[in-house]
Amino acid sequence: MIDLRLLRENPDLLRASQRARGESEATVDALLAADSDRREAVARFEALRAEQKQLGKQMPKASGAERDALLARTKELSQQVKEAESAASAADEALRRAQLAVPNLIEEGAPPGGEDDFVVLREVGARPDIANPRDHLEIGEALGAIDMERGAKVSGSRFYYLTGVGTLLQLGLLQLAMQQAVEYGFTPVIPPVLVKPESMEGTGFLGAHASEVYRLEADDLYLVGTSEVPLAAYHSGEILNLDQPQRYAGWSSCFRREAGSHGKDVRGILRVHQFDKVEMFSYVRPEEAHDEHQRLLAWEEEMLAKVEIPYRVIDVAAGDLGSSAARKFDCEAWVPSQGRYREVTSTSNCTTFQGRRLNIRYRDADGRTQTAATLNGTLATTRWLIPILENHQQPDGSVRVPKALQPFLGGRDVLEPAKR
RNA sequence: GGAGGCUUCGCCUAGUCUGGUCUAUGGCGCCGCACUGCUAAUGCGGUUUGGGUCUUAAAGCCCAUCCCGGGUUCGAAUCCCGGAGCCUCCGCCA
Repeated sequence: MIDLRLLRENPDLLRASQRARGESEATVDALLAADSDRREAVARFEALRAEQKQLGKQMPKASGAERDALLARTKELSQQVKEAESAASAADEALRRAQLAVPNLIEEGAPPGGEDDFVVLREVGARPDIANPRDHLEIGEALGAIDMERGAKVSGSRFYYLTGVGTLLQLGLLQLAMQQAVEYGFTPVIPPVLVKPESMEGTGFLGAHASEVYRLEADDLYLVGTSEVPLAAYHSGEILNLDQPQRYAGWSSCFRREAGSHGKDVRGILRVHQFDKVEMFSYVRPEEAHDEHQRLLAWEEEMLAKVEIPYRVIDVAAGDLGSSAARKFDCEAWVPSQGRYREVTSTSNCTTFQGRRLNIRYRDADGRTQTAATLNGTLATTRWLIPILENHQQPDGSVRVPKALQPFLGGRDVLEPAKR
């Protein structure tokens, strides 16, 4: 949700942001109109209500003809107040809808344009020189690590089993991520993955992404697509102490319907309905958000370095940001079998957009309540197994284990294909 | 699944039966001031949150807010209906 004060004072800033996103400026003007409509309606209701209360106070003291006259007037007022009140709450609701229609103001510096207009900030690590690289599924099946066939048998397409070293690799990877997060002062969290509609709504996932989300109709609950949802809703409606950033690292399974991506990335575990993830989430003062975003990105890169995979960092273009983000950086790992980079992390600065929706505040130096800024970033996911397996494959069919993961695989530095 | 109880401005709490003087009581905590030559005691004042209006800004004034949503009434913390959360007991399943 956009700050209405900012909107009134500087609507052109928002119009420019909409242009950079390739979206309509008309929603900004609709919001301006809804805002002034609401204030008008509220003022009318409050004036009537004040009179009603004033007269109500005289009632117990009045008697006889005076009382009858009062009664006549207040009865009339009562009706008007009711009407004005429902007009005001209708205007309120209209304002809320208009506000939900406007995406976050982009951060200065975010590249304008659409999906393909990202800017590559840097490439890190040497791409391995592998002749005829096998893809992660071929490798994973040989190692007895990934079983797509049985996943499909039991649950359908885009489901899989991790088995043997696949299971150990994932648990190790996530544990490594959790260890790093704790080391930097994050509070480790295992959140609920089923959430109420308002939690889903508050994080902005029921807008354009609604068809991506699993819903349990019988219980009116949603399966989260990322622990960002329960981590953001965690402090909803609260006033936090943000003298220091509050940082949480959530470990959870994530569920995505992948509606509309039929036929895309169908092989292996690149695009699946269920996976696991460690996600960083920060609550900070707005003036801290930009720096915190850089820190989250640095922590993501530190993890990528630990698993020794080459990657690049991209500055995602405005039109590809999603409604909550003001700026977004993705890390894309090199995938030898595809000969290209694929997204493995994503960190967004949501500024106060999410905080306003979820009513998350803090006290500033003057003791006034202000809306908190929120940020999130990926520290590890199931998808990371792809670049790990592919970049570390050896000509003999074995896979080298990055040093940082070796303790989680019984100290092994190489994974050998399973004997059959 | 069944029965009952509870939910008040950070925490605890009065008020709900018997609707208006609730502009919500008191304690704790916190903040400020005063006093005392000493991290104490005492006194005084302040201390929910959101919105509107005015203003350079602040103050002021006004409205809402007693778990949430409806209803009754001239008027609801208080009465009625629906819902949520917590607790206790019973049943059932682990």
